[in-house]
Amino acid sequence: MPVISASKMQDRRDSILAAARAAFAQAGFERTSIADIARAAGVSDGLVYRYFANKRDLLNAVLTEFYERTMVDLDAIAEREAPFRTKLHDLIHRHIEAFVVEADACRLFIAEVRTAADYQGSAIQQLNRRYTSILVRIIDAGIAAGEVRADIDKRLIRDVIFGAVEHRAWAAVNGRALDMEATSRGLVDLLCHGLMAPAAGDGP
Amino acid sequence: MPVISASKMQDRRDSILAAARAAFAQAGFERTSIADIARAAGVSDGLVYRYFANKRDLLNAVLTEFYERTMVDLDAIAEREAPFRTKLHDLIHRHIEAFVVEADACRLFIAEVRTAADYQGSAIQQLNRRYTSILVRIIDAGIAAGEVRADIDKRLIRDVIFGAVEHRAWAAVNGRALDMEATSRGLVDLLCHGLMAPAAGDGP
DNA sequence: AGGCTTCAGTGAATGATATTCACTATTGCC
DNA sequence: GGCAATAGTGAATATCATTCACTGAAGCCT
Repeated sequence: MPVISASKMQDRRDSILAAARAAFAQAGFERTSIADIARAAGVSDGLVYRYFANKRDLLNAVLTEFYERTMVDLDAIAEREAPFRTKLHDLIHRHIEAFVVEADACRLFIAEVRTAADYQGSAIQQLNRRYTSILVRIIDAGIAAGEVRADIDKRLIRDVIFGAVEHRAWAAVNGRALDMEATSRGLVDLLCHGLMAPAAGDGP
Repeated sequence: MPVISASKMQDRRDSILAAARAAFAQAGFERTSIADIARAAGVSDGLVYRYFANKRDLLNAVLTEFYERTMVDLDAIAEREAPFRTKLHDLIHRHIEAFVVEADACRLFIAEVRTAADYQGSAIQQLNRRYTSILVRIIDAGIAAGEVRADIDKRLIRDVIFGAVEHRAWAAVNGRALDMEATSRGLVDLLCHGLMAPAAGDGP
């Protein structure tokens, strides 16, 4: 026999979550206190703990929302019928876009969540796995179509792409400009053709 | 007129630093208290603040030591007379080795320092710049020798290599096995030749 | 209607712990 | 032997995350 309806409880949860998202984005995780979040949501400190296990769980909830939103787009890119190179480009481009458009969420994930002691095996790590596995699907399709060398290490490609974008996009997260199109094109070109000068006699 | 000699002060500083390094490595930054470090070094809490401005400054000092130690090797690799591909491989290999051998320092840098609000423009960032610029020297030499395409984006290469190794080596930092040689070879090969299947008619 | 049970909601108390600061001890110099 | 100067101390302070004993409103039963 709940004292208030399920939808009222959902509203409460949503308003606490929204307050947390705004506060974390504005001041970062460490420098946001539960008291700040509770005040912004118009509730008492204690109530936050009825809806979320602890401060970190609140952060996880903020990021879960972000992941699920972004993955919809990546899935659409992977499922489309298109050449490998196009799909690779579009996935990279959309991934970079996430860093630019949702810089706060990306910063929180990189700085606070991924390095946490309990990240390994967590629900957020599962989401991250699903996110990065979309790229592996694209590579598999490329190999199946004969566009991609069959002997490449798919996990290495994955680490190269996500690692490179993360390094490059950290500038954007910190407020500097980033040319999304130049970066995604450059990365696709480098990956596809490598950086060696053509030996004499190569090419048409 | 110092009360104790400069070398005694250096010893004090060293013993606090050593205690901090051990404690941070064992328990991480957050879960190490100044009281822990002071106890391990055999001094009072307050004395730590005479030698280091604050807890974060202590962490920076631990990592500065690490950087200066590791950069000696990378510099030696870059200065050697050798083909581009050899130098690239050796730099990557030594960089991965740092993640394996000094996993604690790498974890601290990635989790606590690089994402800190005051990292941009800090002395540690200067060190990181010097570290990554060693790779750029190698690329420049490769271009000068005609081994590397002159039209590549050097900063992109840098982000690809350090980003990829970081992603890949995070497993090692968290205690899982990592084949250093396979990883460095695989990355060099991918970078040099790309991942596209040779079109019909390519090759000898 | 009136009493009863169950939770949502509260906010003061608790426990850690970084940092400060008023004080003490020691050293080298005159 | 006395006196600067400063190394060294550790209790006090401030700031949170988290807990928990309590309050009050909503539905249920008689």
